Amino acid sequence: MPNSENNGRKSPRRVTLADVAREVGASTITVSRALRRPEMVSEGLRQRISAAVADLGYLPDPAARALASRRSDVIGVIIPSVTNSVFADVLSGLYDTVGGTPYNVQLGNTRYRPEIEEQLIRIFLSQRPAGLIVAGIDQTDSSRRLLESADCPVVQIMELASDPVDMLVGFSHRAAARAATEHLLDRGYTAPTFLGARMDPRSERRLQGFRDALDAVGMSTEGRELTTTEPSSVHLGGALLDRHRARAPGTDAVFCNNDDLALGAAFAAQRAGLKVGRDIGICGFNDLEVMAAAHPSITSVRTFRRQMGETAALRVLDHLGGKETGPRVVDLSYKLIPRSSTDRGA
Amino acid sequence: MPNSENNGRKSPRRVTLADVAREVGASTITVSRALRRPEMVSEGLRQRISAAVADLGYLPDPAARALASRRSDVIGVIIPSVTNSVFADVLSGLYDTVGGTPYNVQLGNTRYRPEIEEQLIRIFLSQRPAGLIVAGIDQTDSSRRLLESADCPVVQIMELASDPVDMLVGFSHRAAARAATEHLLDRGYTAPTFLGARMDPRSERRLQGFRDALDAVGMSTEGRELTTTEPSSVHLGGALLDRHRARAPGTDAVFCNNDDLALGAAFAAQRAGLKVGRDIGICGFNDLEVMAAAHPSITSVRTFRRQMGETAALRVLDHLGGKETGPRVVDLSYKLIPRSSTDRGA
DNA sequence: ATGCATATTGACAGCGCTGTCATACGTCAA
DNA sequence: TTGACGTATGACAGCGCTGTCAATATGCAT
Repeated sequence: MPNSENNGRKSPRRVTLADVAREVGASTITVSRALRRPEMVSEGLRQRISAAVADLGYLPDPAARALASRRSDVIGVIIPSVTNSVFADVLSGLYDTVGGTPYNVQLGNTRYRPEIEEQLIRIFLSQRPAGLIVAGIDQTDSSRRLLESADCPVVQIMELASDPVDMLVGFSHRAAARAATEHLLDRGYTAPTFLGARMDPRSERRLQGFRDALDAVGMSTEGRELTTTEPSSVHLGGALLDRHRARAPGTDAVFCNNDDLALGAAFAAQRAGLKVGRDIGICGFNDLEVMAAAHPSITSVRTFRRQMGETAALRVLDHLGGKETGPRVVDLSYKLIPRSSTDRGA
Repeated sequence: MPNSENNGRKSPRRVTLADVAREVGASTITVSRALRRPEMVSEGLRQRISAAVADLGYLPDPAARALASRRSDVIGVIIPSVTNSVFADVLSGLYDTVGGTPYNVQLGNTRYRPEIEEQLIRIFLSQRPAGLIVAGIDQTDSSRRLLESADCPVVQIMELASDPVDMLVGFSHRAAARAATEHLLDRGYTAPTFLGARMDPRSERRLQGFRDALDAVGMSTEGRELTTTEPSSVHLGGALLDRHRARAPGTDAVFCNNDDLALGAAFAAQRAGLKVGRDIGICGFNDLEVMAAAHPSITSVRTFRRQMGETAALRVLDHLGGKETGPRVVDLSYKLIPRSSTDRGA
């Protein structure tokens, strides 16, 4: 550790509530109140306490606080991946909203494994969290029971459902995917295929939306789905497109599980000498920033990921603040953004 | 909260060490030891304790533990951005390495603001963290003093320096950028420009490396740098290239601050009818996955971000485990990956 | 048998804070 | 004047765990 050279010198004793209390000639409990419920302490005392706090550099010990109050300042967040930029955006919204409050975000990473999710829920609950935010609605039965018995606000995010554990902020992946597929059909593509990787529950619902759209026009989905459990990547998008075109040369459009795949498909199409848009329609999902900047620009379904994080955090904070106003379920919807990659005339 | 319907029923009392102790007929301290230092407890007792723990579903209370031991299980991580995929990769390595240990990662997001970084350091220190990992070496003076006085292992990451606070895991941005620029010159480009956005301290060092390379061959950097403080994006990469080409039509290569800019530059070049590689050389930085998959593929400098997170976490864990073996400074280096975007003959 | 090191267990206090209940002191209507 | 009431403050215990020191048992050389 940094100061291991001066081992003899012990680290300075921490400044406690008692020190502040002594400084202003009040009791510790009064100082504690001045910090947490200022309105309960008289004007003059409160000011002297603030001064002493600043002066001594007092910082509350979260562990002691948690132990005494049986409530920690931790808002636990459980997501399946830290690298996936979709979750990165959600996190960004979360951190921005929780930053500046007395609460702290603590992240749990399930790596798409339900048993790890369950373990993380247990661990978080053992910390008596202020709130819990979990991605998805496909928890195991016992995870769900744990969440239901939690005595803190719980927000599920990313998806829509009629039976949330507590609160829910998300959108319908199925409807979004259906809209994207209908867009391909509207634009005159006659043989669309679903390209998917990783295939978590959300991806499965998108696939379902794709099927919905084909069903609605009486089109068979036979041979129009190519999915893999491999993690998604740009490279994989290209590989899937190549593989599918080899088997089904008639394919004139692909709806991709996510934008990485779509981008990869676009590169692969260009590499194969196809003109994206005219020869093959490509639609992604999420509308990452790169989709608009790409050449040609790539159609995608915009999702409001950052706002999802913000809203989820706000729902928790509102609950903690006693304002239980908002709705239990928030549908953030989605928005199709048509671009050159699905423009046959382009 | 989930169970607010059954308000009358109080949440089940938590299982404590005392419960386990009672169950096996031992004292709490012995149970505590069986959990933390199993070798100090006799075989038989230890097994009965494990059984009781599993049976009762005992989980230690981290707050009580932290309060009593004056040491929390938190490894604090301070980074400037959650969305930047560079840090996402580092984080992924961190989480993977810390997951499975009794420690917890807690993330602080400075949003590139030194005063927030300082505040975060203070807050983390007030938690008596098990360890601290901070991005960069450009802390304010008082931040640095705080870190130096911390009585936990501290690892600075992302960069190299001769005077780390404690430990350091990173690589030389300057050397990496110089190598990239030299590659452009080697490949026969005669008028390279540095394109940069955000320009944090690391980017400044990359710019310095660019200058080093030009200096070494007696080339002026005059008019060969276009930077902005705007946050980086793919779109911005294209905009910067367009802007620069309008002013300096002779430019035949760009070294971009990061891969997003490089990708955007590539798109913009194609849009302008240039053949990437032949008409304009493009080199990025970090070697994100998309660079290899792009069409044409884009040259970049590979950095070992995930490994940086893993190594930093390992250094902290080793320290905590008492093994103070490894070196204080780890240079993960970098690797230039030449691709089509800097191939004039392609 | 004696003394001493080692292994195993426990008693006790206290980490720094907050929940709860008690106290002191006005204020004001009756 | 009295007492009910609201406001401001404090005393006290205890949250669930661990550091420290003490106690006891065991083994072994003397």
